[in-house]
Amino acid sequence: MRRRCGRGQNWWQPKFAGCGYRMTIPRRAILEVLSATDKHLSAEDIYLAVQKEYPHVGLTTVYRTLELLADMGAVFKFDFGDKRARYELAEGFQEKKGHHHHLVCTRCKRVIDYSEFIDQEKELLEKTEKGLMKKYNFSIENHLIQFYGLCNQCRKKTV
Amino acid sequence: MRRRCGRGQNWWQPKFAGCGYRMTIPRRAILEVLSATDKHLSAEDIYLAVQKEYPHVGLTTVYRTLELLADMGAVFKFDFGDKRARYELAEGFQEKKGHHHHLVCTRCKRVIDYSEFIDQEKELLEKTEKGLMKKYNFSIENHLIQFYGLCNQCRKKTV
DNA sequence: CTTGCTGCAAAGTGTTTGCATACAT
DNA sequence: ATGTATGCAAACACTTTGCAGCAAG
Repeated sequence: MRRRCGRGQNWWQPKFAGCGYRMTIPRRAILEVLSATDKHLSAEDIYLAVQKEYPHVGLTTVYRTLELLADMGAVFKFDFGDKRARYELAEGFQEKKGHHHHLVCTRCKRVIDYSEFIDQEKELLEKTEKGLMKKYNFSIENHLIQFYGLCNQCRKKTV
Repeated sequence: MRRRCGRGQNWWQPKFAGCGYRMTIPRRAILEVLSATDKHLSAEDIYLAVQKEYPHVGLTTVYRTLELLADMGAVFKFDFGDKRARYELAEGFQEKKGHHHHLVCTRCKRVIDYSEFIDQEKELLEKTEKGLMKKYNFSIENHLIQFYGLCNQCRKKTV
């Protein structure tokens, strides 16, 4: 018998089992935090959020779980230049956000998600990826696109 | 009288002076190392290279100089996922490499520079940047594009 | 001379690891 | 029952900071 998987509430139970991993309370809690937010949380952010419900869960576990999820391809890990990694659920593992890229303010480190212009980008990216894979025999699995500059607020302060 | 600036041997002397900074032996040494390589050096790589010529130069100075150069826009700082920042001279401050992006192997962390397909990318990027600046009132100064996957060697080992 | 720059040592900080215990399957 | 997952504390590794002396302009 096959269990429901993919979209819907809990893709994670079967996904974990399928990989030989166990579904535990800390892991479920971390996934719930990630699912509930539309922000780019750091490990500590997640730790603090989880603590509210499950005070016994340690920061170490958060790091280990995030690494696991990243390996599974369920979360993306980002570096926005504020010295701590930031995480978000991958598309397909959450409903909140679709495919998007980031606008990073180099001054205040604020991050804006945008998904405009993504369609044209997508087309070009696919072409580029195909070309690169062929030329370098590189199997491309993912890409990162970020723009850097000054956000609205920081621009005003500059004047 | 205006001094030569930009291309040529030493853009840095006048550039530094113009910013109120001083041109010192450690700084010159660091710039020479960066100019001479086509790799993505870490602070320690640079430190070790500088040490060969100037054994008294400290790692701290390397970090401070790199930060200064990054602020000036003369070097770019990258994160390829191996826990240390990597640096390269910006276009316009070196001749070796033109505009390029990176292919990052998620297993061995090898980085390939590519500059194919850049032209079409450029066109799209400009359009995107313009749109984003307008919509978010964000002044875009730079962008980062990286592809992630497995390099030639690591693919073979996977089999 | 003035003020920025440097080296050293020490501190800082996000992240990782060792190990005994707890728990999912 | 078996082997994975956890929490705590300690270790790590890269990077930053304090400070007294040095040197570029």
